[in-house]
Amino acid sequence: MSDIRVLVVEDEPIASAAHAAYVQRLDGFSLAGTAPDGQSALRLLAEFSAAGNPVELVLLDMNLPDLHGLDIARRMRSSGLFADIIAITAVRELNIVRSAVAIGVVQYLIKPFTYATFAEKLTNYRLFREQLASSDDGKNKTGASQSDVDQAFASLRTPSELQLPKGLSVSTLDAVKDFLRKEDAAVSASEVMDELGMSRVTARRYLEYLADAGSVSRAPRYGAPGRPENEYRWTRA
Amino acid sequence: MSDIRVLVVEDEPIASAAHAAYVQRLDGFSLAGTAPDGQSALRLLAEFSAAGNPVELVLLDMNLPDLHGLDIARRMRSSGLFADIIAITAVRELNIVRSAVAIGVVQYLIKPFTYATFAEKLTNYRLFREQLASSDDGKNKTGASQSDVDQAFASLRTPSELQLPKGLSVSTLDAVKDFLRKEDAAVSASEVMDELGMSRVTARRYLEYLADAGSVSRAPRYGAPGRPENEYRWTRA
DNA sequence: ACCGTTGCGTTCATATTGGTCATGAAAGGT
DNA sequence: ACCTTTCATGACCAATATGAACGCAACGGT
Repeated sequence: MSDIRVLVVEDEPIASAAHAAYVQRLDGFSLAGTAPDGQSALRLLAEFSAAGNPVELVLLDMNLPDLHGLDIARRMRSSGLFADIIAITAVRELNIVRSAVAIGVVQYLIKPFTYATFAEKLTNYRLFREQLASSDDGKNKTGASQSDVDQAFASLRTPSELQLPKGLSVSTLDAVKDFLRKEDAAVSASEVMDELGMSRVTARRYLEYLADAGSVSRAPRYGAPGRPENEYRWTRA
Repeated sequence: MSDIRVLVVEDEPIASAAHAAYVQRLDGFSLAGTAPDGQSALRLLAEFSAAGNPVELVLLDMNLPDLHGLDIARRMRSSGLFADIIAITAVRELNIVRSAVAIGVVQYLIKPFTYATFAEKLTNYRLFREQLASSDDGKNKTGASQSDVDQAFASLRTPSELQLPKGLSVSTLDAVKDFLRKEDAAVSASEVMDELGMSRVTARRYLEYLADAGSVSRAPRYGAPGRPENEYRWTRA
């Protein structure tokens, strides 16, 4: 799959350069350009679109000298530019989140943010696109089902793998992830317990977390007597 | 908090009435009206908006006689109508999901769906609104943080578990439902057993549940020796 | 018409696992 | 050194698919 073309819209030069660098540093994305204000952003978007090389994602700062981010989004939609938008905003103006969602903002970044947070949001977006593409173009001629769409939307949601929930540790999580990646087939909690020497409760907790985060898929294993055993399979590239 | 005003846009009278009934049955929502095509939908939205009583959520069918759902959404945005949209579509046109997201579709429902699915999506939307309102208006003068926004987005996009009778599991039910939707012809319990690898008893239990819930029809299949076999067919619109 | 045959519907006990709680050990801060 | 916080564990109860056993309804040959 080719890279997702990104336009960075940000008036402050230092922040703009930082965002641009972030994009180039991230796999699966390529920088289409940068714009310091709303007018030039709209012009650039229109030019790329006319050249048959449209921008697919806009990192849009809400505070710009000439236009507010919401206005830019509105004008984009009015003129038939349907690039997805990740909004970047300062802490105070949270009351515009709802309007932003209605215009098609897919993610929301609050300044100041770290590279890790940035990478998480963009990666979620990429996973969303990939899941949609695979359930659509794939061999599944019968069409995708509600659960497929739900799962795609779920990967757009943040699996805060940066900030682990209480009770989980990084090293244990890495061990479980490594084991899952190594195994091609689906594994059960008991198998993880045996292989890694941890308790079943612990193994299950980490597997469950990974399932919620979207990194692994979870399905019951039928055929044997007893309560069905969940089996987990690594899905994330 | 007052109810969320909903407009139902759907050309088929039976489906329209069903969706309207669903809305009225659901806590926290009230029906603002119904529209059978795109033109009247846009007119109604404009009228409500002018009367200072705007619609906040639109249940928008994608297949309408005059305009495609995406066009309606686009015109809404162009004319300054920023109601949120839950898209309703048939299985085939999944390729428009991405465009839909860009115009601000917050949820996606695939026909045919059950009331439970419908209620889940709308409830998620309501939770999203409430979380946003509480973290904004609340005492938290320092403003909301990234995690607040993340949490709100999460409740919009996380499939919430709906209540099932004891003895049934969500994933198994999903598997059976997906299989039934994929098969156009009526299927027997034995066929479900073979295809999904579960036992005959289990398959039958889930099929019976779906039949009781009204999602599938049940009829005996004659012609072969032995006790007649029930066959199940997906019917829910 | 009758009756054996056939295969599914139905019920129940059983086998395992999922989930939760409180406990214990280790790590980190004061 | 003491207290607080964090994470893994063991033991418990609840949940859920399975298999076997029995009953039932239509078919088909006599």
